[in-house]
Amino acid sequence: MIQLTKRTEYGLIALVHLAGRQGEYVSAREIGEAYPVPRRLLAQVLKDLCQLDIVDSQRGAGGGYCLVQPAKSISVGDVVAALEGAPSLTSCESLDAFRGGACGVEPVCPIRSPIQRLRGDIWALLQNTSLYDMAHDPHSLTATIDTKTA
Amino acid sequence: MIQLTKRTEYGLIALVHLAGRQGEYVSAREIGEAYPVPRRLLAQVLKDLCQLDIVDSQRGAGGGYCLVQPAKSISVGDVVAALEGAPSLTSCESLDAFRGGACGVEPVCPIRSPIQRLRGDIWALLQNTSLYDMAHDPHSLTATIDTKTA
DNA sequence: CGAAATAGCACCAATATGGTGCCCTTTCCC
DNA sequence: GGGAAAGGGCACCATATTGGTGCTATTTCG
Repeated sequence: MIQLTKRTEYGLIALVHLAGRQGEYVSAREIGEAYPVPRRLLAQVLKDLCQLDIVDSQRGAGGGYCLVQPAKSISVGDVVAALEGAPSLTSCESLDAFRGGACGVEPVCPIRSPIQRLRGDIWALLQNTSLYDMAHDPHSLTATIDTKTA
Repeated sequence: MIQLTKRTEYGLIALVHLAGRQGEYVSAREIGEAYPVPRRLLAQVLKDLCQLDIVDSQRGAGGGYCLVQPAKSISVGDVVAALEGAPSLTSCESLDAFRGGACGVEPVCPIRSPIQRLRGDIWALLQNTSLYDMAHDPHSLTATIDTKTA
């Protein structure tokens, strides 16, 4: 299924929020209050993003999370990779059954190569969109209109 | 998760197989024997693709499935849409909770618009790859080498 | 008639996902 | 020092999706 998980969704929302306050430490609480997102999950996601060096955390009162790099150097792809693992369109691309070219289908799987190209292209798209881009999307405020035709 | 389901995977394999024998009716049995794919599932997928007018079916002995359109006019996107439903990167794009712009997050969801752009771009990629392209991918036979660096 | 083949339906098992509970540790500030 | 604020860690549960199977009916060819 071509769909981001809620975790990734929440992560992106949080990161875009952080992007708007670069340099400050923002608590998960604040983010959770800004959007109707389960705080608990949000905290987990933020914690994961911290372990993966996308954000830094500060414990204790007045603490929170903070982007490690400028918003322009963090891509959606980075976030997806961090929260959902390495990308793979088909199972044979990720399963360990895939060794030396035999994904279990046959010596020559008829769709592997083109699927890999697609995966790469999709990945490139995600890599080319930064948090900065998301935060400054020109249509953010008029999205409501756009979606009616989407 | 950015990954095709097995059903879609099997569907694509089957369709590429059919693309190589355009005009003939090929049984699910034959396809199932050509690749280590559960025949039962394969048959279900083919049946679905038939109901969605991507293939035609012929019952009885000597029957099977057959592409309705030339391989060049069937895109991966068509197949994915048929087997996985309409595309949506985030849940708010597909849920019925999404009405009039309120996806439940807030009046202004910070990531909706850019996510929609991404979804559109990804979709375009899938639409621009046809079964013919997959069947004639120049690297199909050397994919083994490519994947080691992927 | 009988074999081959699709159609349809119901069902199950495994996995992923979303979400919550509980408690610990760190830090600030009074 | 103590309490509140905040992150860290773990285990757990409920649900949905997914992958897969069984069985039977129907169609068609020979």
